[in-house]
Amino acid sequence: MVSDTNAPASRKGAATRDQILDAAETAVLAKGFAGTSIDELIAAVGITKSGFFYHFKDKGALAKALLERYIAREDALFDDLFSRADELNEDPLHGFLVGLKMLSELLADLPTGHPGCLIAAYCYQDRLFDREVRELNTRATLGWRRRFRDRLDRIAARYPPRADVDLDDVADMLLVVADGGIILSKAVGDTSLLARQILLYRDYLRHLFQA
Amino acid sequence: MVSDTNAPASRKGAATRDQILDAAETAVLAKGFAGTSIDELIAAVGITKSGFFYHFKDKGALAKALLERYIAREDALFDDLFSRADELNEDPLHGFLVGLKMLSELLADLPTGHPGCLIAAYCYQDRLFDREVRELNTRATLGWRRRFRDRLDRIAARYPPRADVDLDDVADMLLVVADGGIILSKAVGDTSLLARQILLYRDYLRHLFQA
DNA sequence: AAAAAACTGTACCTACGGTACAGCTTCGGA
DNA sequence: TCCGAAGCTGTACCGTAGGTACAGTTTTTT
Repeated sequence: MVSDTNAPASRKGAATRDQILDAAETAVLAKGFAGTSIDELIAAVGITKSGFFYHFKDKGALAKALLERYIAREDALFDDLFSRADELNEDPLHGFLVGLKMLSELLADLPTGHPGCLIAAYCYQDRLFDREVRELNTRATLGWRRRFRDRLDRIAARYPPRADVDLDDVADMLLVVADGGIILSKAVGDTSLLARQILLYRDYLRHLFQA
Repeated sequence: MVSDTNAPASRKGAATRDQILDAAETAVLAKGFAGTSIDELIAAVGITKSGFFYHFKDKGALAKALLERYIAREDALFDDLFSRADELNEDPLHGFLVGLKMLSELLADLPTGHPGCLIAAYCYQDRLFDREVRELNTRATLGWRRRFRDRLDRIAARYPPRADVDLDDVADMLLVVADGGIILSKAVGDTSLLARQILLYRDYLRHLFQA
């Protein structure tokens, strides 16, 4: 039997499972979790309802798997992006600024805009999910705060910032600008808005540490 | 018969209608639109299903009325807040900074945190709504951009900013920080996070125009 | 060839959105 | 004071969706 928390081994069913998750992610970001029917997912993948319940014991297990996969992907993206930026620059401030530039360009290159942040989508529907999923959401967010906070600490050691700003808040602000930028991009139908907002955050960081 | 687009006259039914909208707003922000059942709304208000459909021809009409009311409220809030800030200060930059401080304090005083932004909630479920509702969302957002852009133009006339920042982007950033701040507040369970993010945006504005 | 994995098919249940009306009550205005 | 509109209630019914249960079948892996 396939566990509902971990991906199955390198068997064939993993491909079907991923297809279900792909269809579900797109649908959840467009219609919300409750607005996404199992019937539409199985139609998109080409399996039966029984097939769906073979992979996920209920809709809640799908929600959890979806979020777990999303978090893992974002983590991998951040790992990749900022480690590449670090290689190009040994100065921590310049490294972060380069990483943000790369992030902005990556987002600008998405032709249809960013598909959306599952963390944000789940926050606005959190009463649909159990405690476990909500905690997963919180832990991931706090993990990203720490990730960026660590970089800011390294920067602050070389470029002392003003004392009246909390570096946790500055770290949070990247996530804030990213999530808010996605929403505004969607609201006004401007696919490049998010990338420009990231650059504004980058500009703020420059001011903060180099002024 | 009551129109589904406009509020009824000053009759008694308006109170019931508002109660339905109150219950719906809370529920939609917590569970999403599709996750909110008409049955739970009528149970909360204490009417029957027929009573609900007397006020709204279908669930879509509820969605539209909900958004219209939300937009009107936010507009009124911004009108009130920044006109009061202007009275205290004739300098456009200081007036805006004071308004942002007041906004931050207002948000910090919400004991249970900000209940959520309907614009953001609708963006993440936009395929549930018809063209009309989506356009309403876009128009409101562009209206707020213009509102803040106008203030930034008046500020820029007295305090020339650097040429490489687009003032539409800076205006957008307030909405971005607000919407993103609400999400992060919810994600980490910190009711004061949003207020501090608004202050970071305020800090960025100071840097931008006074550096 | 056997066992485990990956499904299909069928049947059935409840909740929800929605439709269609007929009727009842309350309340403001002529 | 009575009339009509506003503001509901009650009943009955339909289709779709989520979910359960479980037996059977095909496909893969060992």
